[in-house]
Amino acid sequence: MQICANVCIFAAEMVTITQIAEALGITPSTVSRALSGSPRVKEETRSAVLKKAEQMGYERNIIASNLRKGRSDIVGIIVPRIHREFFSNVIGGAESILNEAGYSVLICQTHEDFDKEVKALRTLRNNRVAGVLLSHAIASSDGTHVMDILGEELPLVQFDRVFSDLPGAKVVSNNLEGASAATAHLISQGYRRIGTLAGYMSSEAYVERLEGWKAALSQAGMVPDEGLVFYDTIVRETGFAAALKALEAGCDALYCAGDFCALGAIQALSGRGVSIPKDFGIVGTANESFTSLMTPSMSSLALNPFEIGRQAALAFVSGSVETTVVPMELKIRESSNRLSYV
Amino acid sequence: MQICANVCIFAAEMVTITQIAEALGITPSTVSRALSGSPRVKEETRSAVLKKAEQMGYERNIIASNLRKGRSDIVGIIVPRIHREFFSNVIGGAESILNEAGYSVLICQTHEDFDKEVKALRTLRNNRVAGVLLSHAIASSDGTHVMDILGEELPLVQFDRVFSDLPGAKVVSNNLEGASAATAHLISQGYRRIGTLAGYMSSEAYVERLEGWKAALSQAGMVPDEGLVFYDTIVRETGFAAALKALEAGCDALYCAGDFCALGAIQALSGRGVSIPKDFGIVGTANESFTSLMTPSMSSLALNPFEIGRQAALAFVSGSVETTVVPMELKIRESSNRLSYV
DNA sequence: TTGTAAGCGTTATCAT
DNA sequence: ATGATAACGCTTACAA
Repeated sequence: MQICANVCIFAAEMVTITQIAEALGITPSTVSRALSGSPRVKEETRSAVLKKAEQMGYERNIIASNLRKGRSDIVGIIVPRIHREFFSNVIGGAESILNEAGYSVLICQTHEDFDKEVKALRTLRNNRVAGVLLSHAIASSDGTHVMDILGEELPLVQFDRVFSDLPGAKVVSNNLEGASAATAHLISQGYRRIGTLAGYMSSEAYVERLEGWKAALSQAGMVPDEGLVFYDTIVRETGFAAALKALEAGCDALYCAGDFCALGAIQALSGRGVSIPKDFGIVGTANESFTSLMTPSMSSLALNPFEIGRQAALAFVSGSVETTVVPMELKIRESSNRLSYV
Repeated sequence: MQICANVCIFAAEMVTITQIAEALGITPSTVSRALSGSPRVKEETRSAVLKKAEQMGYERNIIASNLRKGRSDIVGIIVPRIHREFFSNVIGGAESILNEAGYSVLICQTHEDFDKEVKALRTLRNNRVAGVLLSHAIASSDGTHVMDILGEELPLVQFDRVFSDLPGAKVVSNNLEGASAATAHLISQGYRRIGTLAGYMSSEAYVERLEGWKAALSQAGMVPDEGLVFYDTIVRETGFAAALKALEAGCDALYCAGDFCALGAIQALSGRGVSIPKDFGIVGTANESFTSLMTPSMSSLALNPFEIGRQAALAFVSGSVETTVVPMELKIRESSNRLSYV
């Protein structure tokens, strides 16, 4: 009884522009124009409409508006996993721009799975989103499915993991320069046989990091040894295994394309009694927050996820189709800082 | 030229049920019924429609469907910050249920800000979402704004940080029992003056954790000393400062209502040369991933965010208005493990 | 079982 | 500057 009464009182049906029009003795079209800021409305009328709308608690029915306009004010973001710090920060950066610009954000996770990525793309297109920001799943090896589903008319911005043959804006990190700087740092610390945990070559970012490793070695007059390149997923377990192999191969340092595999490497080496950084240097990639909290603290090539997200959103909002490069920054900590080691 | 051609080929206008109807020489209503699984369609007709739809690449215009039905298939999730592991895992758990049930997920962050929470609620209501899963911002001290905006008709499920006076389903952790277990553990390790970094009392979860701390002490015949309760935000900096005060007050252990303030405490104490866990015990809350990676590794009262998300989504899907309690689990690591300390 | 027709709330295109 | 009207694509009484 009580509850029913409350429902009746509070569950007010949404106010429509037609109701406002009736209340004011004008037509819905004029109300619509007034509310959407059209210049073809008398200032007097506009203020009357705005006042009435406010008073009646009007709020635009976005669904109806979207149907009429053929698109929504929602931007879809597709990421492998939102609980990875990198991606949740990208999302935060994108949101900071998109919300400001009047868009809402629909987030889809692929869990690195190709089918889930396809499903996410479909969902977004079916929701007639205004645009899609995408960082593809590892399992996606090219972008044909993206084109097939989105077509050319739906704005696409790729970030971090991009397919360069897809049209549209891209936001990437300067992986080559970053990895090169990280490797050069290891060289400058006196390490002499520097390997790399390279990651999956299905993603251009990892290919570039490997290139950076090669470039730094070559520049220092060293010959990149293919036997010191460990291709594998970049999780803790594979890092652990690869580090032991690297040790046997005579490595005294590793540039790792991810932080978690670098963590595994440190754990494997410490377990073998190898002293870090005295006997072995490690640099990871991504600057996950644990890198500064562990012992020894881990040097890491930091990405700038918030900025990547911002740039991706800005590219969408501005309609740009350029490629933006966001710089990486090498954070030198204990795991590679041999010269300051006491 | 090439590009233009591609646009013309690929940017196919979306297929509508009307087009399918025309192609089949029947009416849109029949097509609609066939596609939505109505029993009032001849099996023969249905299969013809499905085949044609498939062949023409039809996909339902969700916006039009939603307008007609007065609601969308989107569920909104409002969290303080998605890059907190806890919340991103809650979202993951909720998504696992919601996607299965045919819903998409619209995520809003409040950044702990009241105005942003209000805005998020408005956005969701204006998008006519099917329901809202909410964990309120610290800055929200009661739920009146939630009721004002959502009304009674829009399903609301609260999780983690809940206002118990709001109607609808709630999913919470057993904070009292958990904090009590954590404190009892410290007692069992032989610590004798156990304080607490209690967090903000504007959130029921923190009030309950404080109650748990008190309960464990009382049960052990100790008198909870209000002077050993440190009320403050639960970030690293405040934990750092509070730990020093606790030390001066003669504490030899702290139960911390968050992991980051516990981290600050450990750093402050280590900096003062206090040995952990020999001279001082620390237990945090949330089991953030860094807790197991740092040195000393940190004991933490683990929440179960994925399960919390699942339960919240299940409550929405099933229309339940019950309160679900998800158990916490104490993870004992070095920072409080004095008896195994060598 | 299928067709007819109205309408969800908004916006765009006319005309006035 | 405003009004009339149609349309966006779908769903659903109601009619046949």
